[in-house]
Amino acid sequence: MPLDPDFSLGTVAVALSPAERFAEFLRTRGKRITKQRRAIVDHVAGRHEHFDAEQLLADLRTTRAGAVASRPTVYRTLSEMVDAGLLNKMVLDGRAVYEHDYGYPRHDHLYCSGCRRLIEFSSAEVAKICDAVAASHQFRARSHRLIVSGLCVDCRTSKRRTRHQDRV
Amino acid sequence: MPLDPDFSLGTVAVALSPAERFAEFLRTRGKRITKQRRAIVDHVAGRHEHFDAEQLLADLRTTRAGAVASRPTVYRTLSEMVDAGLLNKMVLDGRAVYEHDYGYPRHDHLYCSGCRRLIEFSSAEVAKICDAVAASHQFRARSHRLIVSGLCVDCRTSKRRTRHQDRV
DNA sequence: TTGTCTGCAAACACTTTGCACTTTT
DNA sequence: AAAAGTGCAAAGTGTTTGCAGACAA
Repeated sequence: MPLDPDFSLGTVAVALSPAERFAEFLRTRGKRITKQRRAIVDHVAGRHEHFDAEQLLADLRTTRAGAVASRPTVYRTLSEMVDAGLLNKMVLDGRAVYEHDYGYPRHDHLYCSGCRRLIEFSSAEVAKICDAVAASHQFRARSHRLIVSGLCVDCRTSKRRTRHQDRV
Repeated sequence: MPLDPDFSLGTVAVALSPAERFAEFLRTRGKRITKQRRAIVDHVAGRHEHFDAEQLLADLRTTRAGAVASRPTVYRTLSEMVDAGLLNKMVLDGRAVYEHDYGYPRHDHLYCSGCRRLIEFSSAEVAKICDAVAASHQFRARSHRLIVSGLCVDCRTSKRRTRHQDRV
């Protein structure tokens, strides 16, 4: 879910819908708009939770009847969407997890090692610290990733704490 | 290399050498001190850079003549060392990278996507922010990981910037 | 038509595991 | 002697790739 409750398509921040922006991206690269790519962007744009390739593949198979796209196509399209700036990719517990990037405010995450859920939070200070540190090391920072891992309220109260392998 | 220049074995902070601590850990778990485990801890304790399983395996084969330990044993021992609190594990570009944990101050990293080197830095503020955020979400923070990726001085000046796949 | 895309199966990198044999305790 | 550890080969994961046929432009 967007962090900014006022977020909506068509605002100044987001001139194009994700699908439009992806189409634009493909066009400028001489790539084609296929029914698979269209189905994938549309599906992803409609949901706002974090997901991984396998989940997406399964979702496509159930919500849209029949085989919408094969596994390789899903992987290929996901990385195109990352290149297009629509999605953000991060690696948790050995698999890639994606979240919306386009039109969404920058944020970091709390990661529950019990239920493996990601909780978003924003902190302007984090960015400041990163900039300061980078500067003091003559390092050109391009991005940062901050993940605080631990247990969320639910997993703390209920006892169903799965074992927590920190692969973060 | 340790962040604290005054670090040395035998101080209050570090009562046991890594090898001793590992032996202690094994003993209390009914595990055995084999020549493979001894060779691995000794080797790791002697070097202070970040490394991955494959590098360690190769190092063991070259520096100590002959096959000191097989791949499975290296992997098994590394995860025991993590459990023992001697090593810290993080995943970068799809493979696990280890660094010393025992007796070392907490720190975060700058990650150069050019040469894939990790540069350490400490910031008390980061920990504060994590605590504050966790508290405001009723989340029990156990650890955090902050990685600032970008290009280090060397990779910025020399043009040999390898392509930077952000798998962080 | 032309060149890109797809899906399949196979290959991948990294890591883990089953099992017979060896070693520590 | 008993229990745990080792190495080998094989199996796993999640992801990528070569290629022939399918399809968008």
